[in-house]
Amino acid sequence: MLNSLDTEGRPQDVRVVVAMSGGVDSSVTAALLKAEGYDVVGVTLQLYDHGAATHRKGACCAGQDIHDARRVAGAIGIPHYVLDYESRFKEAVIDRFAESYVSGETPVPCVDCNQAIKFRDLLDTARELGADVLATGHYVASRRLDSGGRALFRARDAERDQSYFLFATTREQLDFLRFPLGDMSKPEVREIARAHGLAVADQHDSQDICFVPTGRYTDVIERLMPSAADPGEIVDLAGRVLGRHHGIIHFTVGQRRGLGIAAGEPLYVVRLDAATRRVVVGPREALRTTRMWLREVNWLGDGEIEAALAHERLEVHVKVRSTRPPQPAWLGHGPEGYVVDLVAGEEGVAPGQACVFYDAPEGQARVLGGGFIRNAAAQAGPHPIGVPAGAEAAE
RNA sequence: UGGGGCGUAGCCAAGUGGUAAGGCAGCGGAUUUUGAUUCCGCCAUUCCCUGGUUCGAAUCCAGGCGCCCCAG
Repeated sequence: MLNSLDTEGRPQDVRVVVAMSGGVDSSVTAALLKAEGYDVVGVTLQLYDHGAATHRKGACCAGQDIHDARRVAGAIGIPHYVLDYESRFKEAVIDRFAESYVSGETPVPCVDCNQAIKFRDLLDTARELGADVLATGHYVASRRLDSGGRALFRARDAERDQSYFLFATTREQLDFLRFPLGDMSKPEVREIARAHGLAVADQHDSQDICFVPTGRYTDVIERLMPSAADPGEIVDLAGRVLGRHHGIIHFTVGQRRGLGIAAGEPLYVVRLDAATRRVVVGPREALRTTRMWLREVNWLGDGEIEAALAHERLEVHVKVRSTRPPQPAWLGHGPEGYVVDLVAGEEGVAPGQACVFYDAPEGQARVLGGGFIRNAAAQAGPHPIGVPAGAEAAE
């Protein structure tokens, strides 16, 4: 008989490390598991330190938040450790973030943080602490499969679903991870926080990039890499120079504001060319993207991805950003790697962002995996359904 | 210094006697555990200047100033 965490044994015999950020969600996660009788240990990572800036709303994992986590741990009666991960966080998340922008891409630091910090170093630390599982407050669900492994699913609360940021989670990590909030709504979580008398019950939700103290991510990049502010030209689709800019790091595909060019119609960033430092702009129609080439693809569906794509393209639903419902698409493998063709197209698809696969357009769809967008392009004309992606000419 | 045209917000632009549309850009906010998008709000007491006519002028008149085009 398995317990609520799908492990063997009575709760009191199961050690659970909870990653506590100091926010409502992870606090409730710890409180719930403790209330169930598990042997809960709270761990908070100090990821950076911006002094006074850590008081801003939306920050996590530094300064005040660490105190909040410690206070919650004390209130619910669990041991609590604070680990200094600043240098690892800087290398694995912040530096990569800056390098990505400088190379003309648009990074998703939250994915890096989960993969390089929380589900790697923290997970190892949890094992060293003798934990049977590592629990986090992410809004995502994981369920045990008959085969013995675990599968990842979208959160029940679609508005809160954080599966987009977790697509790179490996099967091995998944076996050790638990997400108790995956089937709860935010109001329910806050209610539980209040019921447990947690001081963080009404704390503001975190948002924006946690390690950006000023609210302007470009400040962080320019401090790390001064050359990032090198100016360049803003050109239209035909190559005509419309204006100048103060560094391509200020732009991302799909961006409208900040161009400073008064054309009759709104202009959007269509693509970035890091080599020439050119920002190419065009009308909104030019943003429509139907084909994406991926890299670092992680497969979480049944079996091996190669087997799934051996004979034909796979019908999937994909998200190219966290806040949109999965869109119908075809996943295939061509000569240049994995390719995704969007049936209806999406706008503002930027290299560096994640493309996450799901098995359904709505509900608690299973996360089949995903990859980082290497390149994206509009494709002329409709493509025949059912033809392996690799059979078509790429670009 | 002949002829014609024009001068309204940072840019484009409506308005031709009744009390300054709209778009773009910009700024602020909402939304958002990535970047964006989107949405909402703000943005000319004043129409190149100076006089005049009129109850009332961006609109009519006169004189300046500044641009542009054609012709020399």
